[in-house]
Amino acid sequence: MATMKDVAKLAGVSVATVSSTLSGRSFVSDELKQRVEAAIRELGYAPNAMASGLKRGTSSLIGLIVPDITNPFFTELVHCIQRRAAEAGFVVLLGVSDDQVAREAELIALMRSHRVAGTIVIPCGGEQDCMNLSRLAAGMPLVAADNAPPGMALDTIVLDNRMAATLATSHLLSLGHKIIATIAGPPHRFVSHERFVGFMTVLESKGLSVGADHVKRGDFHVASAREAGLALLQSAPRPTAIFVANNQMLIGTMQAVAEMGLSVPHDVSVIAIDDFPWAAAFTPTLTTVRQPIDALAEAAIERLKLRVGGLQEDPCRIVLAPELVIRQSCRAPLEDA
Amino acid sequence: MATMKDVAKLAGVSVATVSSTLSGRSFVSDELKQRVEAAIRELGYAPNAMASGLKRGTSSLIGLIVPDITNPFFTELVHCIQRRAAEAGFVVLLGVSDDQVAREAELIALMRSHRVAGTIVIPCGGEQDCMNLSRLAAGMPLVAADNAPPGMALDTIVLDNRMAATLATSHLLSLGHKIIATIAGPPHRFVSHERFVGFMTVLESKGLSVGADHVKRGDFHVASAREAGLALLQSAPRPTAIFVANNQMLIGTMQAVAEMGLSVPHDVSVIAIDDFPWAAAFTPTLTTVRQPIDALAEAAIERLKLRVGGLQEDPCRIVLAPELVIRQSCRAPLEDA
DNA sequence: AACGTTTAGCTAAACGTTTCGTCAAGGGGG
DNA sequence: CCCCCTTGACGAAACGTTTAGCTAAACGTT
Repeated sequence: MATMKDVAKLAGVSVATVSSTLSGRSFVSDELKQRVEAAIRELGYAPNAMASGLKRGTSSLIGLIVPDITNPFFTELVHCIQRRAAEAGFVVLLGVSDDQVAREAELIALMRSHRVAGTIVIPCGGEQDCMNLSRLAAGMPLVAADNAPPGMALDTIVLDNRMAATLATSHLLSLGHKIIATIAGPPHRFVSHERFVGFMTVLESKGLSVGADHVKRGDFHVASAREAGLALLQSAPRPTAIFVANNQMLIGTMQAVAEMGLSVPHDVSVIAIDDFPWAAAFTPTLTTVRQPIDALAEAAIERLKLRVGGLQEDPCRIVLAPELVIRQSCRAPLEDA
Repeated sequence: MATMKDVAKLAGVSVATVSSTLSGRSFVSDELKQRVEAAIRELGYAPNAMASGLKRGTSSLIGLIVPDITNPFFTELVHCIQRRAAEAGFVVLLGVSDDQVAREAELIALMRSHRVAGTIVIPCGGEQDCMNLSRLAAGMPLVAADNAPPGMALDTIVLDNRMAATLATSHLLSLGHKIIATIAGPPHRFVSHERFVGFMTVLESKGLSVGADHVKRGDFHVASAREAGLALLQSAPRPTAIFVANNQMLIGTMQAVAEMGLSVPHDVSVIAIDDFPWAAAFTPTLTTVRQPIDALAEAAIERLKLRVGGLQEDPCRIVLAPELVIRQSCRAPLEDA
């Protein structure tokens, strides 16, 4: 593959002149500029980003580490981050941690090795694991989004998970539900915990209690929620509404309802956190709490750019407000059958 | 950030020894090996992939260019490719062409600049655009998957689109449908064309014809299919079945059916190419033709590895067989109402 | 004892850029 | 007319690795 030296030789100039022509950092006469450009075209020259990065000590790469790209929430987040990164002139180096803390740590080391300008991570671990992240970053600008507990020595950008749970739960209460169950996420994760606490707090404030039978844990994936849903629907008294901690588990819950020969919202109302593109295409359309994903992406890239620029101030925490999207999957409970 | 030189100094050895220790390419005594490892830990040293890539003339990066990551077919493909790339020791540099040929070309140049070992592209353009790709790659190993017409000077891996359309159409015919409409994809794209031809061929072979009113074009996105679906359902005679060219447009079609106050499969049967994770969660569950996405990913990575390894033989074309997944969205048509 | 061989480690020259300092030529002010 | 400043171009030294080639010590053979 052609190098700058080849271009220089063909154009009859020095490599310094070629470099100046490309970077525009110093003045080159039109005459030479044209000769250089012609040579570049003729040779099909593309500058070597590794050499340039090595010399300049930076790269135009940013790392992006997500637990699982097939979860539509993450898909959308990757989409938004990649778009905004591209607008800012960065290319995204994609890492998938597959929900494994050890893999996440490896990926951070990998990003460091590639001397990315900075990295955005959606942590997959519990609080302790998250607290480790800043140490692993070891100087690389690192911004944590979504599952990031407070107190990390990093810029963090999160949803107001308690408010999201509060919106969902209050909606169910306002429809008249009294027997409400939940399918929560993995207990050690920050987002699960917050959503669960939000849920319980609202109920307690209304003097309602939740039976142990009516609290199930899933792992944020479909299958676990199907099982949890089946168990909930067979418990007595059967809940009239289920608050589900994320979108994937909402699908599992819907499957469970169908398998039991019941229907939403006739027999049971269902609501979840995290909207997704097809929530409006289901029958019934699904009521959810939407996270402002693009705002999350924007804030993450913005903070990262500041840190890449050398900003040294204390870690900041940005908390974004969720929004209730009312569709058809929740309605008033039937009178006691 | 610490360099090899720092490590060498701290360990009291030369940089060559550090390099040997890390790469294992030549013998280092246990004594020194341990001193080096201790120094690495103490300094939090991570090798500079840019420097190493520059010197060795290769990188462990591969480029991946997709039209749109939010389409679940591409999401799954990115997922599988990234997993297999990681297994092979590569990191994925993600580019999104956003269905724009010009952007796709830019991204190929970008990948080239970063001296990726090779690139996998899902072309977003028509036949002419695709034919250009090998020229743009200019020596960089490039493998095209999915929307890749024959005749490209590249390894290509595609679904047997005609067979997919044939499976779907034959299924509708076998259920007794006579008035079948289609929502096809953008005409210039290879996959659209093949799917449309497959559809028409089957019908013609059975002596059936399709009215002009019953052929609509979408752009592979939801909204276009909703409109197309509304138009189809208002045409006379109303089709008893609709063959939809991809999964996103299936969603749009379902919306159209719902808006018309009709129901699937009672009033109209619906089938599409491209399965997706939630096809089984819809009511009714959706009948689709599944592409073997992971096999596509595997073959793409495999070919890419061969080319990266320097394989010079003629371009090869791998065609994968689709599979009909029968669920609930298709059934026999009602007797004439 | 002299000689090759092996071995463990080192020196130094690349890789393809960027950029600092230099230089020659030209122009303007005194 | 001389000097200095500006301008456009260049030479060369980095950046952090890898690796070919070297050195010196240790060893085994005659």
